[in-house]
Amino acid sequence: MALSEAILVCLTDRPMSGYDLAKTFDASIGFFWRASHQQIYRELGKLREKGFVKSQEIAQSGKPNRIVHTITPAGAEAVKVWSSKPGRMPSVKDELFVKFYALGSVDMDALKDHLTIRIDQHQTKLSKYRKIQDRYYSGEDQSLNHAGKRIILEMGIKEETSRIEWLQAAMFEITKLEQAGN
Amino acid sequence: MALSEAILVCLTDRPMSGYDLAKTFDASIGFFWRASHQQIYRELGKLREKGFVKSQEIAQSGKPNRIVHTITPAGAEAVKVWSSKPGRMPSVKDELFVKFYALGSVDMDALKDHLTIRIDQHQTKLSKYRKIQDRYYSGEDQSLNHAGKRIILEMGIKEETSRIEWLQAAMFEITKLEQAGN
DNA sequence: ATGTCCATGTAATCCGTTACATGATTAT
DNA sequence: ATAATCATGTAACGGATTACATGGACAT
Repeated sequence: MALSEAILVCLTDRPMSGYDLAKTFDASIGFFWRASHQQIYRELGKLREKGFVKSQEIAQSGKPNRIVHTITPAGAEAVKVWSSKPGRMPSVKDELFVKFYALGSVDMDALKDHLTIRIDQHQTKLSKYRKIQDRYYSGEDQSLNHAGKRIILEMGIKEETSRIEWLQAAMFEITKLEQAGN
Repeated sequence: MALSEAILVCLTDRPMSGYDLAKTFDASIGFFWRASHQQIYRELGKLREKGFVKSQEIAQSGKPNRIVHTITPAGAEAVKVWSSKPGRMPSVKDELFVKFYALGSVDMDALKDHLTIRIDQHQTKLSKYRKIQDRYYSGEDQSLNHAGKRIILEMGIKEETSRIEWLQAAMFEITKLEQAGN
């Protein structure tokens, strides 16, 4: 499990509330490890029990109070231990492939629509990545943390670019099949 | 949820036992939708309750009896309904990215080892795909089901090829970072 | 002797999703 | 007025993983 580690890794950058973490998972680290705010709050409870974070309520006026979580030395140690062990292969789960597997039992027009939607979604992701790259990762910051984030953005951009290409190739192929079937 | 549909899709090709399905998920459709035998047996129970499959025990001597599951017309209908609805984006979950996100708190040598392992794993997958392609998908079968499987193999090959490329690029970049840090 | 293949499943735990719940502030 | 943002969580359910369990056949 790496949700707890993903949270600890975020807290290494700076102390954050559950709400901050949820936004971070929505905007940056979540591009590579998705999690909802419910998961995050539950996991924060576990991390507190294990002593990997300590939590402090900060009074605010006009807004609900924030509970800010800080990583402890034990938490930092847990990150080190986790990071030295090889992870598992990402688990594959893509309905589109399953639909292609069943091409004979599927409505072709619907499948083409779904392909178009998917291509769009990947293009949206890609342009988000590119915007972030231009804004934050084209400068001269040389810290390791900055470099790591720059590298995953580059990986993400390559991944999405390649996906768009092969999804378009698949679209071309089923269009060809349809014409041959007439 | 598409595990139930992935199973129904397999049973569209031919009736199978839970064991056969588990092997199929280990070898072909499972490249694109992973599932363990425990999940499959549980799901078969649900599918039987819903009337989407009917199950028949076949006596064998010397081996445990097989329970062979056949898709029903209601099951085929369920596949059609599912296939006409757009699926959701595949959920992203890759520990390697998380480790890069935390590049400053991670042991570099371990990370390089993990990268090497991952590159190996993707190369193994890729050569599996290529072997299957040569053996079964280089001929002249023109049926839709065959074409669908040929297309997902092509997509899988492109996906794995691109992954290997960007993982190697990432390896190159962290090696460069290390040298700059000396 | 040891291990792998065939073939079925149960039990416990953990992870992920959906829905529910509250309530003030600020922007349109 | 209406909606979005800030900020926290609980509850219920369903999916995924890991471990446990059985037992004969056959190969090394």
